[in-house]
Amino acid sequence: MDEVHIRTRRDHASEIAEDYVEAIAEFVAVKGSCRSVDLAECFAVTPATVNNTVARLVRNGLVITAPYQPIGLTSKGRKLALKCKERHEVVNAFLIAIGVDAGTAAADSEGIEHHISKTTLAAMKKILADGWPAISIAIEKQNE
Amino acid sequence: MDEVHIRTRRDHASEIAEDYVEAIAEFVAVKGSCRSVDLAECFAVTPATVNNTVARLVRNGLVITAPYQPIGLTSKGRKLALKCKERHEVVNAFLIAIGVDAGTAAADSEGIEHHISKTTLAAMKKILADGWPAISIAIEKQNE
DNA sequence: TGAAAATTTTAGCCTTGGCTAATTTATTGG
DNA sequence: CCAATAAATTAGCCAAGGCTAAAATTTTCA
Ligand SMILES: [Mn+2]
Ligand SMILES: [Mn+2]
Ligand SMILES: [Mn+2]
Ligand SMILES: [Mn+2]
Repeated sequence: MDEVHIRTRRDHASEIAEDYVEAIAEFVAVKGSCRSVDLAECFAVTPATVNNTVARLVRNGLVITAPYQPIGLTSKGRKLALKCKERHEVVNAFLIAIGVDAGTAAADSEGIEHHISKTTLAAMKKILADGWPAISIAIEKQNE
Repeated sequence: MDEVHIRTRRDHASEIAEDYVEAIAEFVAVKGSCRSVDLAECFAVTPATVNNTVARLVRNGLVITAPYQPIGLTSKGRKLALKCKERHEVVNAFLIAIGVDAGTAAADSEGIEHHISKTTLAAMKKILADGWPAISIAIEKQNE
């Protein structure tokens, strides 16, 4: 039972990093660059908190900064951002597919995304693409 | 966009409390009482960490303790434990229903559970009971 | 251009949730 | 019954992730 909690703690440790690289990539994509204020507004934290966090991401090799300059991603950061964005979108779409309204799906998926294994992500993608498992079985039986 | 992250941070703040009350209720149910060692083993943390955390849960009115005595729940704690256990089980069952293996479902649900809103929980329960939304539509169409 | 506003950084504080090491208290077996 | 073992507590440490307040820098615009 305990490896389960170790997994969950590991997920949490990378959670903020994942949200930051995803947000930075998004700001760069839609408005050309990402500034501290953007992240502060986006996460509803103070600029001081952004500074602390960004410093840690730099230490971890995900982000590049220079004093008073925009915040950019390393190639490692971009790669992580891409993976997280895709996973986030799948989780969000899946929640909507099971009948959750868009606002709730957006809120829930923001937390859920970080705890989705490759296996569960694959299961969600499969259902989004092929429909519910039982349907396939039913169709197979029909085609017998 | 930022209320979403405020929600996620609030979920995290109560996450450990939720896991602890759930575990305490479980130990009481299956072996009559819950001791520090039980929780330390269960969460893969040191006894010192359990002590810290339990002290905070006492401050928050979820847990009762006396020195060198077993750990118990207040009625507030029991109520929370019940709610969390049910939610946890629904999430776990739902993951299995979408084709995830039991081991992965157990691991993923441990983190996911804390980020599931009432709305999403209801959607999962409905599907576990009634099947996938599209099926109902198909059946309705068949019955026309 | 130069003063005001916006942005970024720094310093210092807090809580949570981890840890180790040492001590204290309970439990158990010979 | 008491010594060894087990369990619980205490003390002191750390990093993450929040905050406020103040200082420094950059940008804007009258
Ligand atoms: Mn995300
Ligand atoms: Mn997120
Ligand atoms: Mn989480
Ligand atoms: Mn959990």
